[in-house]
Amino acid sequence: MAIKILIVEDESRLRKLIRDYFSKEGFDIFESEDGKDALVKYDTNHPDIVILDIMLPEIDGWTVMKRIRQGSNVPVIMLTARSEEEDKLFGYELGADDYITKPFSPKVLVAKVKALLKRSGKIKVDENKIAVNELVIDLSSHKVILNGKHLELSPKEYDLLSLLMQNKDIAFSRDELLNKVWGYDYFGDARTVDTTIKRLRNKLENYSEMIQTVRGYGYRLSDKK
Amino acid sequence: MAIKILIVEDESRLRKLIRDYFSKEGFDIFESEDGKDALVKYDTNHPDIVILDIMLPEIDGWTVMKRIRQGSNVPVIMLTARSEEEDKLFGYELGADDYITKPFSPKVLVAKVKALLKRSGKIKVDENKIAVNELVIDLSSHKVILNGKHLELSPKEYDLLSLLMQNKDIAFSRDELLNKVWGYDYFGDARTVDTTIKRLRNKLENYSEMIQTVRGYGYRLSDKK
DNA sequence: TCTTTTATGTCATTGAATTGTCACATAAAA
DNA sequence: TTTTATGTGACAATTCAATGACATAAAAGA
Repeated sequence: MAIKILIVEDESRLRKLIRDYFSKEGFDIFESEDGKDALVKYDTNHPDIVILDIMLPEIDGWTVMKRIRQGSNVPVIMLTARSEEEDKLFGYELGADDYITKPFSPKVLVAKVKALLKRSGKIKVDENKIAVNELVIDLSSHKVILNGKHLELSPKEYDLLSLLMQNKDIAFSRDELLNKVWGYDYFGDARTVDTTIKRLRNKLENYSEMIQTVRGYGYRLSDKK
Repeated sequence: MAIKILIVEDESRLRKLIRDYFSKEGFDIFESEDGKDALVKYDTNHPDIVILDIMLPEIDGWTVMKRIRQGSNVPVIMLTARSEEEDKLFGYELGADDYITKPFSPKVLVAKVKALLKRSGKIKVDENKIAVNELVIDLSSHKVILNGKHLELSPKEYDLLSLLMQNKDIAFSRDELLNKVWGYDYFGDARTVDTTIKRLRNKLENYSEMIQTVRGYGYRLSDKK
């Protein structure tokens, strides 16, 4: 049950920073760099929470806010460069749930988002997540998120990745993997592991190097360098 | 599993000293001698902890600290020549996690680093590492680190080095090595050992003397003198 | 049920890394 | 100086992992 977050921010560096933080928390991320696109993404993806910059090209944050509020009560956090009180008041009137003034600490932003989600009952307590770099596995929901995007894994791929992530930096021999993933009574080619690793790496795209080959032995998952 | 540490210090003697101490602890080490390079190294390598001198060429430690803090909460320990209280206060405001005043004992620095890492949950307790000088082998991840840098070993090289490191200062005859590394049923030239030793020594570069020849017998791994 | 899609295992091929052997150089011991 | 042991470079044989193709099995859908 990955939580969907829409990040609306035109400055790409900042957007990327925010994305990185939330991707590590296992959020499913959607991004827009202008207000028009934001509304489209909002309508199509129904995020659980929106982070919205005020200064935007095309349509400004206020207008986006108003439009969103016409049909929904989704929590919205506004980003503003100015810290003037009047802005805040105006925003709250329009229905913003919280505020953060640039420059801000990404940790504070994450905390605010979590607080809002808790208030709206979206966050479950029993989540069981493991993150390695931008790769997050949620053991309770069996979901894997890479860089804010949901990864579609087959059962074997999931089991294998799950084992490796739960044992980051531990090298497993092919036989160990066969035992732990395929089952102790599996009798088959150890090369089967290779094939599943190959398919996993394909899905990990440019994070594929996280699964490292230990020649003459097996595989290991480690941080991307 | 190897913890990444970024050491930012312009005085090369001191940097080397720090490096040696942390390499013995099995850290993965990155070094910078000025603030500009430090920021680049920080962004590319995502260290788990940063040791940061205040007086630096190009960009000073304060500025580096501020930049780092814009996007991350990584633990930072600052090195300062002066011990004035105001410096410390200023540093803490910027988000430094700890302080150490020159001249300092490297042991104290290592202790502080470990404490911070424990606090941030980076250190695991049951790591399976053996260190001899600046050479560290991590048996669970099958990684070998020399002087903070990852060593790329072939399977035979790894097995051989692993045996020698687990039995530091014990001399093995060629036949024993053949048995223990190549397998009890291996029948081949005992000189094969020599070749693998040669390849290992090459990779150990100026630490090659750690593998000592026991004339008329075999080999032994000991401290570099 | 039958069909279609997806997941999985096997296998052959390819290219690269590893390894063992040998010949010769060098060093140590006799 | 001779003998013996070890270091080293080159080469060929071997092993190994990656990959693509295919066949079968399982699941989903009609």
